[in-house]
Amino acid sequence: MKDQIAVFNECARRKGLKNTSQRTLILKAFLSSPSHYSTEDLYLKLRKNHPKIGYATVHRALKLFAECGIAVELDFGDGQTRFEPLTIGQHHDHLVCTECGSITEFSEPRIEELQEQVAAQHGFKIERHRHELYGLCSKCIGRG
Amino acid sequence: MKDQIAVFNECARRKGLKNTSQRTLILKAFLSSPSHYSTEDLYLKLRKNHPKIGYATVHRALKLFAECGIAVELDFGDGQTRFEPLTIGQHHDHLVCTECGSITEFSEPRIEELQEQVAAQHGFKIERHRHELYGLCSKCIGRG
DNA sequence: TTAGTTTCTGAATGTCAATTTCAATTTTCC
DNA sequence: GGAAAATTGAAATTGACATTCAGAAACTAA
Ligand SMILES: [Mn+2]
Ligand SMILES: [Mn+2]
Ligand SMILES: [Zn+2]
Ligand SMILES: [Zn+2]
Repeated sequence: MKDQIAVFNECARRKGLKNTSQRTLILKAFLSSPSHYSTEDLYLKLRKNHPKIGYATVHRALKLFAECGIAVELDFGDGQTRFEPLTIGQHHDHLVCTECGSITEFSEPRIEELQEQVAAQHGFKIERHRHELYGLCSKCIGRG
Repeated sequence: MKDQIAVFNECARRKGLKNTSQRTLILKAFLSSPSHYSTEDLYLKLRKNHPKIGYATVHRALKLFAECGIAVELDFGDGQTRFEPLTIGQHHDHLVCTECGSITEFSEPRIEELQEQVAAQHGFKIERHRHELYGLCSKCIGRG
């Protein structure tokens, strides 16, 4: 979190960006929760205490965070791009519940390793990947 | 292919759909190629020989094929949904080249197995999944 | 501080694929 | 053949994302 703010400040400096109260506000709100926010989500959350904030400002800030490497863009196929804080060296993938929308994280080094082997077999160089399991979370199985 | 037409016909019958030349045409064009078509792609291809076909008709047909289980919807994050014929029991995932857009298929049972284990550990029931590797294909590495 | 320059903000507008509308057409079934 | 139901395709709409632009705010160097 401190790290992420430092990384962002350095990135902003390099880009010649100015410090604004809005961006600081959005950054803190974004980092203060491990959630997987859409622009809409974060905009609505911020608007409760800061009714003047604009949707476009939130959107631009999230894209900027991704550019600066402190956020990752996620797409779970529901038509809304989501963002999550990137914890350096802490890659993970997701379990997405199709019933309640809850998101759980997982990390499986053996899958990552096999993935590399598959790519190597095809002479393919992986830049990034996406691995999502869709289905019912334990709560929703119980309710079924 | 014969199987897929039979599956579709049964699905259409159950839904009380009528037979139309357009849908037959779209179905044949769709099944006759292993490509990963967007609506736009298939529409443009069909229009060469059938200038009167409508974009909406192609789009509705592709969605219908997916509903009937003979097509899968794919999203490689380029803003266009793609469709590919579903070969029963022949699941595969994809390598997507970020340079030339080429799509290669892969299948790795050990990954599928580990995936199931991960889900089981979380009490999660997988309905479907998505596993895509983005990066440079062998051709594009050569050109790099 | 102050004037000058650059960036930022947010309401409005534009973009683009996906989806819907609707009047005319086609299919299906008596 | 004729009525009822589904289909078609051009056009309009939707919804998320992206951009525009005029006024506001932040920096910079006297
Ligand atoms: Mn996550
Ligand atoms: Mn494929
Ligand atoms: Zn759930
Ligand atoms: Zn390539």
